[in-house]
Amino acid sequence: MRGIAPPHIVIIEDEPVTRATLTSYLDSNGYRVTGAASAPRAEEILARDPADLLLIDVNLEGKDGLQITREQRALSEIGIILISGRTDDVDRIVGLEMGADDYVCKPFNRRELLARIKNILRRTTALRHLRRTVFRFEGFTFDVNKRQLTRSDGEPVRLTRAEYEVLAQLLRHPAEVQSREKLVACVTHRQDSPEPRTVDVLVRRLRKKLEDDPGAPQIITTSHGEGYIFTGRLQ
Amino acid sequence: MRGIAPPHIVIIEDEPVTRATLTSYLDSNGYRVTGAASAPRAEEILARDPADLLLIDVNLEGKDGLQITREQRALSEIGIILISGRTDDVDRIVGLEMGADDYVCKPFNRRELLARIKNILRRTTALRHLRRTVFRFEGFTFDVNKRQLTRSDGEPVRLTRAEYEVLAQLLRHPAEVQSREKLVACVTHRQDSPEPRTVDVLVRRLRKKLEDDPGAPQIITTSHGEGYIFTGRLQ
DNA sequence: TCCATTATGTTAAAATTTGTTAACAAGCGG
DNA sequence: CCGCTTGTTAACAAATTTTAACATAATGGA
Repeated sequence: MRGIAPPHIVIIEDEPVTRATLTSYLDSNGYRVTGAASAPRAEEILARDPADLLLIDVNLEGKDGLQITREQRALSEIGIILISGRTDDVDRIVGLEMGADDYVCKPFNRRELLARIKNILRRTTALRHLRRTVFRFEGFTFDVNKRQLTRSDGEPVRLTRAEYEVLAQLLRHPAEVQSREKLVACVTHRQDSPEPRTVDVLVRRLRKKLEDDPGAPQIITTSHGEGYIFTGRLQ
Repeated sequence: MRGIAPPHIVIIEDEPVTRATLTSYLDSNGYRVTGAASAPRAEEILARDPADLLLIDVNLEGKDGLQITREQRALSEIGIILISGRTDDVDRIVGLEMGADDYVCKPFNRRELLARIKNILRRTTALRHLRRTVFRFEGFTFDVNKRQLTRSDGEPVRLTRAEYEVLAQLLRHPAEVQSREKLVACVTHRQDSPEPRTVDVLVRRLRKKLEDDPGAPQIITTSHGEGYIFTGRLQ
C-alpha cells in the first residue's frame, strides 16, 4: 500500500485478453485500473468514479474509440491514449486531431506505454489536485477524507478541523496564492465569517506542526498583502 | 483569431535542410519558430526568449537530445518532442522516460507532428507554469514556484514578496529593459499603484542580497532613463 | 447536566515589509 | 565645467504580518 491515492485509469477495450493483460500490467505498476468492454459501460464507470486517463481501443463495436474521444474531450481535459491495430497514418492523425494525447499501434511495448502514461499524467496533475484526497509532501502524508496528517515516520500529527480545512485548501491549489477571505470561507461554513485575521493564527498553528523552523517557513509561505501559498514539494 | 502571441517553438536540429523544412512548415501554421543547430546555441536562445515547446533531434553532435531533455525537464515543464532517425524501441523508451512528451521517428508525417504539437501545447498552456520555473544564474538558484532564492552553497536567501516579484519579472525577460511602470505593476496588489521610485528601493534591496558589490551592480543593471535590466549570466 | 478539555476567535504589542521622502551622487548635453 | 535630469542611499513612516496572551465556544465524559 502506498498511502496516496493512485491515479485512476479506465481501459475501454472489447477484446478480453488484451484488456486483462493491460489491466494487470498497469495495476502492478501502481495504478488503479478499471476495465470496460464497451462505451456505455465505460460511461457508467466514469459517472461513478472519474478517471485521470482513458486508454481506448479505436476499433470497438458500437460507439468507436474516435467518437468516445471526441465526446470525452468535449467534457473534460482528461488524458486520452488511443490504441489501434492499424498503423495507418491517416487514422493516427484523425485520432490526434480529435484531441487524443497519444496514439499507439499494436503490438506496442508495454514499458513505452507506461512511460507515455506517466508523461500525460504529469501534465494533468493540476486537474487531479482538485479531486485528490491524499497528498504527500515534505515528509508528511495528508488524507483529506480521513482528516489525518501523518509524519513519514508514521507518527500522527493532530490537526483541528479548522487547521485541516486551511491545509486542504492550500494543498488543492499548490503554488497559488490563497487570500485570507478564501481561506476563512473554507474554515467557517457559517453566515457570519470570522475576521480574516483569524487565518493568520491558524496558519501559525499549522506552521508550528509542519515546519522545521516556523520562523522561516518553507511549506506555507506568506505573500505579503495577498495571502498564503503552499510552496512545499508535493508528492 | 486568437489575439494572443503565438506559441514559441525552438527546433534543435543540426541538419540544415530538416531544420529549414520544419521551421517553415510550423511557421506557416502560425507558430513562432526559432531554429538552433546545437545545444549551446539553443540555450542562448532559450535564455533570451523562453519557448513553449522544444523539438529536439536525438542525434546531435556534442550534447545530445536526451541530455538536453533531461536538463530542460529539470528546469521547467516545457513541452518536449524528440525526433529520431532510428526506430529502436529502447531509444524511444529512454527518451520518454527522460520526460519527453513525445518521440517521433523519421520519416514522419508533418500533419501528425502538427497534431501532436497542438495537443502538447494545449496541455502546457493549461498549466500556469508553462514557462521556466527554475533559474540558475551567477551562483544563485531561483525557484519561482517555491518562491525561494538559494545561493550555490545551499544557503537560502530570504526575499520579501515584492523583491521576489521584481526578480521574477527581470528573470523572465533577461537582457531586456523593464520600465519602472512595468515593475511596479508586478509588485503592487493595491488599487493605487505606488510611486515608480519605489522600484529603485526594491532594486537596491535586491542588489544588496545578490551583488558582490551593490555599488557596481553586475546582475541587475540600470538603464539610465529607461529602467532596469537583468544582465547576469543565466544558467 | 456540569465540568474539564480542547478548539476557535479576538486583540494588542512586536517584528517585518512596503512605500515615501530628501539629500546626495552620477550621468548627460551643451 | 555647468546645469539639468536621473539614480542611489539612508532614514523614516505606513501598512501588514507574526506572535503571544487571553476570551469565548464547542465537545466529550462523568
